Amino acid sequence: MPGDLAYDPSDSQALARRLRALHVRVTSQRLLVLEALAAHRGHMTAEEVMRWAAPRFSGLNLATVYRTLELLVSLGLVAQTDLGGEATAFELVGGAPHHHLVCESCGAVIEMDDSLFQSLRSDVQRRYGFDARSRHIALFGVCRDCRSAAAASETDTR
Amino acid sequence: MPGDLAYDPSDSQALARRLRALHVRVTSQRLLVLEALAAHRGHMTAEEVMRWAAPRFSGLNLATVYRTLELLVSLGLVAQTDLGGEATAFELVGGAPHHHLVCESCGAVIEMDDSLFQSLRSDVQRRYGFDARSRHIALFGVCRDCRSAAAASETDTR
DNA sequence: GTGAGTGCAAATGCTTTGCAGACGT
DNA sequence: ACGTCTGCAAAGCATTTGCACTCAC
Repeated sequence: MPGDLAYDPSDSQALARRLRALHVRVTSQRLLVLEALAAHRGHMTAEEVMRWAAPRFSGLNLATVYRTLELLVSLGLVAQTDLGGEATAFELVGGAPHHHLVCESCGAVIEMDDSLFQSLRSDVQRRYGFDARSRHIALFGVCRDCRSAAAASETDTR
Repeated sequence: MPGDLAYDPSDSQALARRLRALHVRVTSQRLLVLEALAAHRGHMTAEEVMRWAAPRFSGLNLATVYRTLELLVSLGLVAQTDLGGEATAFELVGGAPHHHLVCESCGAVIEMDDSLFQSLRSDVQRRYGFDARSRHIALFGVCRDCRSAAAASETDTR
């Protein structure tokens, strides 16, 4: 229901098969990173993956997490996005393509359907001959909740 | 002709007046950073500002450049954008509002008119109640030149 | 004169890398 | 067995910060 991956991301058997199909070695560290991303559903920093995985595999190293994420990104299994925070965000590829709306006030991250982005993409193509890759994009601004909160407090203080 | 600032950015007298109007102290370091951005016309990293300014003011410090850029951003005189490189890009505010198309192949940065972005902005507003601020945005992809170059070489090698 | 601004150097936080040993194939 | 992957520790890089001194006001 939640996604429509070609494999079940919480099934390590399936993950292993998936990796093998891509001609890379299957290690417990790699499976663990994938499971972390699957469990957390949504974006995670390398540090967060580490915190989730470490209790399940003592000895796991942050450098390995970084190397693994880099590998998974190059394999196309994981998407990498800069959400404006200090650390880079990673998330499992699959489900509907989307981008991110980042609230500068509360930090919330809203998933924006990729369809909204299509017309800008074709405009940019037509006008500049520029082919915008569907790499995840982040727009910064203020979310609905923070806007109404701000409006309310403005009324109060006045 | 090139821009339509309310002041001439290459005239340090005007820059000084501008700063004073905003109630901040006028120092040669601040003027120099502004002049650097004005001279370079377009985006610069802190390091680039430093390289431009250092010969003109020995003793200038990179930390000061960072502090100054941060101040200018908070005053609204300078815009800050993450163009995907390692360092953050800064540019003088003024002229037509725009965003950036960054070619992942050759590194070129094309300025995209803000008008193209308006419909996405209103869609996002309508659909998610999210108010996308006009903070500069970067889209990543492949520029026209690199696309045709790629197409050409593909024909060659085949 | 006074507090904000600056230079200097050290610290920070994320990320990468060199190397020796461990492990998947 | 082979070559890749990992852990460890140290380095790298952009950016920030503490502190004493300086300068714009």
